[in-house]
Amino acid sequence: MRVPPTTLPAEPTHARRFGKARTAQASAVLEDYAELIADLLASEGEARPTDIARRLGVSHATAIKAISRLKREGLATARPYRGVFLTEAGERLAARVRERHRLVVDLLVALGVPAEAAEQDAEGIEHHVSDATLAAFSRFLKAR
Amino acid sequence: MRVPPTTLPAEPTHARRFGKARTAQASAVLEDYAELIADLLASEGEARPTDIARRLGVSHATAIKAISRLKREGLATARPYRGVFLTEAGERLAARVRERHRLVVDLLVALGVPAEAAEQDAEGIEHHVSDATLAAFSRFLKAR
DNA sequence: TGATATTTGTAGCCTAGGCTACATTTTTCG
DNA sequence: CGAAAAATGTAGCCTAGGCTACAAATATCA
Repeated sequence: MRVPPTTLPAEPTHARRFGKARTAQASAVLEDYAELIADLLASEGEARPTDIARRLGVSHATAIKAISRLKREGLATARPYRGVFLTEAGERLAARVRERHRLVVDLLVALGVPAEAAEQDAEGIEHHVSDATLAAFSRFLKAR
Repeated sequence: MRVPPTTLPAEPTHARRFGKARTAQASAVLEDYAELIADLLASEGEARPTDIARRLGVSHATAIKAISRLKREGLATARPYRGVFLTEAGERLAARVRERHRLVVDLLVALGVPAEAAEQDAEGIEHHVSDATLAAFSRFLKAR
């Protein structure tokens, strides 16, 4: 059964949506790293690759490669054997990620999701929440 | 400032959550493909790699490689130049993904997210929603 | 039919994000 | 101090998911 191509829209219907989702996810890991580094700097006074790796459950080699990407993106700096630091851009990113994470968790909990599952799901969900959706979450939480 | 390692928990605090999110995302793309193939089979009677690629906004080579992964995972079959078909497992996956997608979109809309943004965000969010969270979404939608 | 279009498939390259294994540097402590 | 332990960095390998370029098969139509 061969259908003439005209029955399929020339404009890629899903493309815009899917494309967005893909590239968004590319930076998801860096967002996690930035957030964790900020946490460690606040709570421990320093963020060492080994601690970062342990907290994320990856090998230290993996963490170091990710840190290299952070540096390349201008989000972090590091002095060998002296830990990792965030640039201003990195701090801003971390703050935004933390705030967004909190909001997503709060929303899930408000909807009746058990705290444990809420934390876990938020980790994956938060990277795909647009500003519009975030605003809606915020309004909903305030309104109730 | 070197802090004794004992101040950091031996158990990787974030590891469980992050690890889950990562491997979950590995199958996200295959879920998208399965859903789209089911759509095409229903609406067009066949699912050809070229149409799949156009709808997803990727090159046909990329689509073909993803289809190979689907076959390897036992989710799809394909006869050269005769399109792609879903196995029973593939059909089940597609049905689950479609249902989940609808639920996520409905929830976002119910929370006041504009339809356009809801569709877009759902594409990324849906792959990270656990059964517990899905159930909560469902309850919330019914209750209002 | 036969030339042209389209579709499909293959090959090779890239980056991200994982890993292990090994080498090096720094810190700790007897 | 100097040896052992810990942390760091490097090299090399893997898969997923993208891409372009080229080759081959199939459809279309003059």
